[in-house]
Amino acid sequence: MSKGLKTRSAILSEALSAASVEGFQGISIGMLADRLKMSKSGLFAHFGSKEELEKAVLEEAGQLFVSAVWEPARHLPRGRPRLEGIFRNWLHWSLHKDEMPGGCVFMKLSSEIDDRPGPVREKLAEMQGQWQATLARSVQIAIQEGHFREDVDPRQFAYEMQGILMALKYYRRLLRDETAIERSEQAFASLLERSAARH
Amino acid sequence: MSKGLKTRSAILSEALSAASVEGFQGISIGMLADRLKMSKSGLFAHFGSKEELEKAVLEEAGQLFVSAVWEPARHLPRGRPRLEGIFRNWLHWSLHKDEMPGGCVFMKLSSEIDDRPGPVREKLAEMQGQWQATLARSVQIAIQEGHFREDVDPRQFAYEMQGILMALKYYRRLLRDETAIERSEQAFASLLERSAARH
DNA sequence: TGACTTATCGCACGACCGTTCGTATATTCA
DNA sequence: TGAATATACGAACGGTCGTGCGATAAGTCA
Repeated sequence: MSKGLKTRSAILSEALSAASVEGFQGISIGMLADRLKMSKSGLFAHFGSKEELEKAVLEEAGQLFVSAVWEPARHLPRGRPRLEGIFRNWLHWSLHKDEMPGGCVFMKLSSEIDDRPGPVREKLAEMQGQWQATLARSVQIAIQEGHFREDVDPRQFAYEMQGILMALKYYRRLLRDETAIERSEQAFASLLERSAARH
Repeated sequence: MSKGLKTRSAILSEALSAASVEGFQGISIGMLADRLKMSKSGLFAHFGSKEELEKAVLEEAGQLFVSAVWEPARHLPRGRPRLEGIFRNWLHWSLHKDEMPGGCVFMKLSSEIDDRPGPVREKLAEMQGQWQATLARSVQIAIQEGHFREDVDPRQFAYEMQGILMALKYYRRLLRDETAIERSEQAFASLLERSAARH
């Protein structure tokens, strides 16, 4: 790995960490340069524009998310066990990532740039849309496997799952309510139960 | 109403509208002054600092929220009808407020400043905490009235309700998915149903 | 109307923003 | 090792930020 790539990677990691706390509006080239003890222009040269930096941060975060949440779950048994794994990993991702001291960076950014036109917004929207589709697909499989009832709506399931995780960030980060973790587990358990096939 | 108060009110209304789209980080004194065709310093004099402006915006938004969501519902029959009214009003607030073209300003700000220490954060957290408490109290009443089962957890209900509304903003604003409205109604209906007392 | 208060303005400050450019220093590879 | 390339730097640019201040205009009321 060349020197340039190593630096680039360090920048992205620092930027991701900062963005999870302050969002894209809250990070600046100068501040990142300070933290990494390098010059603004030196750092800037790696991306050519702040927008490109933001896109690179999204890419980085996406890879981390896939390898932390999706990859470990996709090899679990099809259907309900896999869905439970996804939830477990997603919860863990929201809580314990040292790379993101401010919590899930996607939730921060989703809210921040949902009304900011441009390629960064489009990229984020596409990534998030794909994740919702992935969730729905996993639910569909659970139906096929006979774990869930036939009349369960996979996209509705994904919608409610997203809501449970978003409320987690809201309760923990804003309200500083740590019982939110159990609440989210409780909510997901109830979502599973009411989707389950009757025996 | 004196001239000063009229101007102040116009500023707050413009600031609220802008904050719902761009957040507090995205609005500036200069930009507000431009939109209102007044000078930076003239506008600034009404608040003395940007932080005070932000607090005033929160206050303004809180009053709007109470009169649009809570007030019309508190006079409905106790229990389930009142809760349904709250949900309806809250949904309507999220969708149709001309004052907030970017959607619910509290959700924007909750995510933006949840990790930004200071009095603005504390004020928002307190307001939001009170709203969750109000929701839980309404659920408690529904239990007392015999509409909901005794073992329903009011705070858990409020948690899941918050998640449903947060997912609404995420689906509509970021993913541009208008079916989110029906999804949120469906999710709330399901929340009601599984809380309902059995006959 | 005139005196007084309130509201608004123009101008300036220092700090920081993203970005450009020419130069110097490291790294890489023949 | 030496030449070529990749990386990092310092200085500067035009802008915008929040904020302070003294002067001026508008509003209010005896």
